[in-house]
Amino acid sequence: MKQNADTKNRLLLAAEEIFAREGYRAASLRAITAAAGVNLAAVNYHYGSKRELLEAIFAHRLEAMNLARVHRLTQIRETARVAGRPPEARTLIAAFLEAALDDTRVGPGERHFMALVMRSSSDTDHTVQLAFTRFMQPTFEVLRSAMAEALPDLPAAELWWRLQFAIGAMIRVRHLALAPETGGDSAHQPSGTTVIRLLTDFVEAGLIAAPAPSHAPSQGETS
Amino acid sequence: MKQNADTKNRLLLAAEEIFAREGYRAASLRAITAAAGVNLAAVNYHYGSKRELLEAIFAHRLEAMNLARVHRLTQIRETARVAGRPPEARTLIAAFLEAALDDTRVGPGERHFMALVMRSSSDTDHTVQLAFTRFMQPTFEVLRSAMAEALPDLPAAELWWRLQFAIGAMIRVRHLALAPETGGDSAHQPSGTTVIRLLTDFVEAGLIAAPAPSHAPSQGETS
DNA sequence: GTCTATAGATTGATAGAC
DNA sequence: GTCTATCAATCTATAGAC
Repeated sequence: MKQNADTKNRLLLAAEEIFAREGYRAASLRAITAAAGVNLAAVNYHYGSKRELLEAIFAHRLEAMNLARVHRLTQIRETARVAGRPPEARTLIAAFLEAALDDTRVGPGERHFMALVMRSSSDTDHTVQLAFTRFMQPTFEVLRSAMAEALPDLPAAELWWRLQFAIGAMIRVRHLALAPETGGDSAHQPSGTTVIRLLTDFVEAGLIAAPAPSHAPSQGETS
Repeated sequence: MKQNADTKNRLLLAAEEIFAREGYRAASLRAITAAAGVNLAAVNYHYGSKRELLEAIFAHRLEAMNLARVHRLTQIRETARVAGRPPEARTLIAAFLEAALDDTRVGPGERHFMALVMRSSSDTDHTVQLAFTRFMQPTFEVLRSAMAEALPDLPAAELWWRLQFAIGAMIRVRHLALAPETGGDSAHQPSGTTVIRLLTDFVEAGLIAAPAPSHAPSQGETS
């Protein structure tokens, strides 16, 4: 009975590491239970199935991390509101990117989870996509609405896409960190915080760029 | 000797569509052969293995598409060189993004292949990563060196990362197109060419942003 | 709660008839 | 070259002893 929590938790930690490294589909329950040092049958006993194990991982980390991120964004918003000015786009995007990419801010367990979140964001497996969307969407919505305050002149559809571009760039950073050989050249490895700064510069410039209408529109396909 | 080419080619076309949609690992040879309308054993007869089938797909499309992209980038470079000015960053990135995202520019067969390339770029399977890197790296290198001419003041490491950010944003567009439910909201679906324009605006702004070291004012690199 | 053993399904790959 | 039939490996999940 006491061993319950221990085994159940070791399983959770091992699973988020292996899911993150190999992907949901490629990760076998045998590899997970072996890494956790528990019996193969323990997964189904404690969680019911492989899918429910994945969902339990998301549910476990969701509250602490997501609420922290939302809290920080809300805080930035409030500070700006009492100062009578809109929040700054750079401050918002920096907070978001650091929360997602800066491993020094989170514990070692959460590090594996962040890698899992990034990997899941581009996973084509339906099970992963559903779990991920349920997890990420509320946070994205908070970022989107705060950024809409910071950039009031940007049309909503354009803001939505630019944030997706930013998320894509963020995911790419995680992907390169997990699979350096994909980048082709391993010479470009500055510290993590340096990359975050480079990414923040890049994304900020893209977000605050003048809305598209400035140059000749090819077609009137607007929304 | 006669049915050979037909079966072998139908297999190739069906495989790149299913690999693109379900991922290399999740795609079974049974699903591929069924879609191609050929026998299960045909894969191993014509290609030897599932891995070699994937590699054959890359090798098949590589030449035509990659050379076309390289040719276009080289053309832009040459035009700028004879005019005695550096190529424009926007022209280069627009050519690269359009070649990767504009389905109207390629045949229906190549459309599936482009989706496969995008999907493979973030696949964690080692087999996929190796095949993809071998395919993409030469093209990336041409883009990188051309962009280095367009942005001579940008440090090499910073340019490398900014191009990776751009590629991440590009991949995200493909991913959202393949799995709209991940975006959460399906209301943001302008035409493909409009998204390409939005992405080009975003990436251009990020690429030409002032280098990070100091919060330096604008750099006068164009014209 | 943890273990062994195995069911039941699916996979990539192959042998051999035609 | 194409087919049927099947092997051997792998997987998730479960039953039952302890």
